[in-house]
Amino acid sequence: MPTIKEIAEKANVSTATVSKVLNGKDKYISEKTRQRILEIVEKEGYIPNGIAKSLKIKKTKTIGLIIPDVMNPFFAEVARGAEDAAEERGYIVIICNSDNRVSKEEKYLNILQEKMVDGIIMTASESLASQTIQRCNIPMVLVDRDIDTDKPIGHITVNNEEGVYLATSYLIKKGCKNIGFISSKIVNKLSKERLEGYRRALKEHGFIVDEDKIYLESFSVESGYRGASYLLEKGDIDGICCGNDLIAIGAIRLLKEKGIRIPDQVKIIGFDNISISKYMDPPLTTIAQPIYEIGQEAVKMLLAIIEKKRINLNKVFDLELIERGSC
Amino acid sequence: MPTIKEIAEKANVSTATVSKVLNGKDKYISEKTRQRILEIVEKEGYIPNGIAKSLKIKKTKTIGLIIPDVMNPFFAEVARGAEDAAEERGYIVIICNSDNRVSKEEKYLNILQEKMVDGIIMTASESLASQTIQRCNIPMVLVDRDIDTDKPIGHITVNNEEGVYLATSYLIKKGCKNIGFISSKIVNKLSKERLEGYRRALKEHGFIVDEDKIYLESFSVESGYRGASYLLEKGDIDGICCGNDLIAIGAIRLLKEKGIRIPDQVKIIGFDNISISKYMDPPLTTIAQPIYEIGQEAVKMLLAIIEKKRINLNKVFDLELIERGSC
DNA sequence: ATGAAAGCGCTAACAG
DNA sequence: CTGTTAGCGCTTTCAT
Repeated sequence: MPTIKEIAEKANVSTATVSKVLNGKDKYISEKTRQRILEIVEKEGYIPNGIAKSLKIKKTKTIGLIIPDVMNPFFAEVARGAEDAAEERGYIVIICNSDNRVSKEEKYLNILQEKMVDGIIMTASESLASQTIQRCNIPMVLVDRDIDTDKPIGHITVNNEEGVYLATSYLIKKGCKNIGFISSKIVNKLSKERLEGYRRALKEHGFIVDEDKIYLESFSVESGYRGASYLLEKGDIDGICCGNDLIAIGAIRLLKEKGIRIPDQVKIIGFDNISISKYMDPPLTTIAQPIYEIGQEAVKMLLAIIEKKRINLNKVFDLELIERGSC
Repeated sequence: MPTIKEIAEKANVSTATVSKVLNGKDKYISEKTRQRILEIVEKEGYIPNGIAKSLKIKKTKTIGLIIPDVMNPFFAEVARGAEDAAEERGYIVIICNSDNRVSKEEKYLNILQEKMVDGIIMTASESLASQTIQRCNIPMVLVDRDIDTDKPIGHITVNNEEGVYLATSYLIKKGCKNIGFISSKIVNKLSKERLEGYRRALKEHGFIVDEDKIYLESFSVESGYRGASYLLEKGDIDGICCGNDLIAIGAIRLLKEKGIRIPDQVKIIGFDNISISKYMDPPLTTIAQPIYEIGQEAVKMLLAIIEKKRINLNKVFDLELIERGSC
């Protein structure tokens, strides 16, 4: 691997000159030497050492993305949106799967700081919040999480309470009288808000909230499956509001195994609108988040913070009810 | 951000000493100074500058992963397997989405070299092969692709021909007489082999291959949908062998929209066994690849190459027929 | 229009 | 047991 020094020698110029033409700061470089340098760079197959450059300029053009799991279609889409936006702007992204575990979040936060990433996008578990985020001096934006801090951290969210309120209300409008709720345990604002949306919808429409019709586990297909099974045992159910699409997929599976027709006997509604949802049978009615855009916006906001632009650090995306076949 | 120099000053030692205790090369350092240094490191919240370290030791503990698209469940799982294996070994991974486009593959290959990654894992489009890979001097392993080269590049594959042969034979065994095939255009060895498996199965079981029953587009849900529509127009069909699960999902959707019962009227089989497959209705019968393991093995093999261990550069994983409800 | 030289923060001989 | 020193490969200021 040739270095800038070798290129400089072969071109009979200084490394400074080579550096200048390589970085387009060549207004004062004669066209002749510019050409000569470029030729040699080409011939030698010279690739600049970005590590050395980063050390010097204190920028790595790299951002870290900490998410629970890329295999979760929601986060895969966030990741894709982020990566596309990053790529457009000359950044690359390091991906870290935390499994929602604080220990892994902290470990990665540390590694990313060592790697001198220019910024971090993360879906942080609430418990991490106050502790570690405080003493992390890298620009950061939180996706899908809302954490109070005095640091200038970006937040990208949706109105979860409103979304589930909408979902539950839709079920009611469709004639459901016994609506169950399957979601995650209350581990953060998001899960709390989604549950509250369900409660409020029921109350506002004159129903009483039956705690037995609430099953809280995690945002996974398996939880949806178990939750539906639980709800069926607890009594009559004609509608299930699911904390996310994965849960809805699991619930649909259980219902089908029990020979229950959807949406005739039980109506189902999800949340997120992950890309696979429309291919379910029946196609999943759901509250859509603009997932890909959220990923994009996360890097846009992050780069704005990095560039010290004065921007609004809170972006709340709109939700939209997508009517399909499951209710 | 304190540097090692500041830590050294506060501890009244040289940077060399600090470096040694920080890197565990402290057998000759007195316990007393070791403790003192550690205390100051802790108190100052010192985080080593990994970029400076990398520049010095010429290792970044970073690997690049170039895949077509993280939103594709297959590659999301490969990515997860790779990330987990990397994390275990102290490496982090940079993720790059190529959309199967040579221009993006080349761009990323270049960026990753500048970033001085220690190795690259990629699902390269065949056309990239000879050109760029040749002049890339970084250890590399190819996943899901098989490219001839004299470079010591790792290859991780499955027997695609055999897999589709198995799938098609299974359809025949289940009584299908008119089996269509939906897959990707022949852009690489993988797509060619999958088509050949279909052809061979038909021939060996005494059927003639009707070119009209072959629809080649891409490995996507949309292709599956269009392919099934095409096949239906072309005449009677009682079985469809799909080049991958995504295609199968699209085909199932079209069939259902047309009111065709699966597997009664048409049987469907996929390839890959992506995690969502078992939640389809009917659950998808498919040829399973050990996707997560493939991702893991990719980094294991890559690290072996990096460490110049003498290993077998070709790993072919076994396929397995998963019988579920779609045929 | 070009170059000399300092230095980014770290590691690793080598010396003592 | 600890320190000195010479870089790693690049950018950038200041001279010329």
